[in-house]
Amino acid sequence: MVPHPLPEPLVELLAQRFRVIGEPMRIRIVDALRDGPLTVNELTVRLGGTQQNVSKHVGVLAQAGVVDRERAGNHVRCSIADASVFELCEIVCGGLRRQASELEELLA
Amino acid sequence: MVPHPLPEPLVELLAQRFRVIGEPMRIRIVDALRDGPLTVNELTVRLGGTQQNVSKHVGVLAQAGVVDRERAGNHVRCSIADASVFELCEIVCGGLRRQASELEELLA
DNA sequence: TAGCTCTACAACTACTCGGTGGTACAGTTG
DNA sequence: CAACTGTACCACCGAGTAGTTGTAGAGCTA
Repeated sequence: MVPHPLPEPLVELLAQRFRVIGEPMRIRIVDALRDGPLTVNELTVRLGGTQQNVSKHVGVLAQAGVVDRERAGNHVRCSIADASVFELCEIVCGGLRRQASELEELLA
Repeated sequence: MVPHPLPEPLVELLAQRFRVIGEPMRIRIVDALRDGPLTVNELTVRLGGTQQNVSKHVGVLAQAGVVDRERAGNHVRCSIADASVFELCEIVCGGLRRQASELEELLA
């Protein structure tokens, strides 16, 4: 599927993408949008933190194509644009589970 | 599979994991190890850069459980410990492809 | 033993980036 | 029109970290 060895520009793109979802606040935003669109204000209230900070992170996620921003009157509705983020989290969690069980087995 | 909403500690773990593979040099290391173990020196020659820097990044990857380090005489053999990294790259590349095709369609 | 190679650690510099405060702009309400 | 709300942009500060230099230690070889 993916070329090997990876060409340098693709390496940069991959790294950038992983960096985007490598921030706790952004993971929380994506997780909050999992069961439906929310406005920036609703995200701010739900996740805590300042409106500026939430808006900034939503901007980063939008530029990366992870979320979608759409003006609705005075609000901005944020929604998931690329649901593969959840797959990524699933896979990483799987790896974490494997490590945990290996550690547990080692201590048994 | 994954709890929702994500508990805060898990969010931190996920973010940390994504950060680890969010560096171009570390992606190159993992990619180089794709078709077999290599020593730190071989990685240094193949990827360019200083031995110290490669060793440092290998250390980060090893601590995260992504690669394995094993002394073999005077060398250290590095190998992939968690092959799910490649899955992650595949998924991200899939997302990139989708975006590219959408952009192409938009311009058609 | 002496000398060489391979690896890892520590300290330093420079850069990136998350969080905050201030503010501008658009839309709504009175 | 004026006042308020929701959002985004800008500048700044501080923390984290990538890359470099220097060096120590371990293993091989003569």
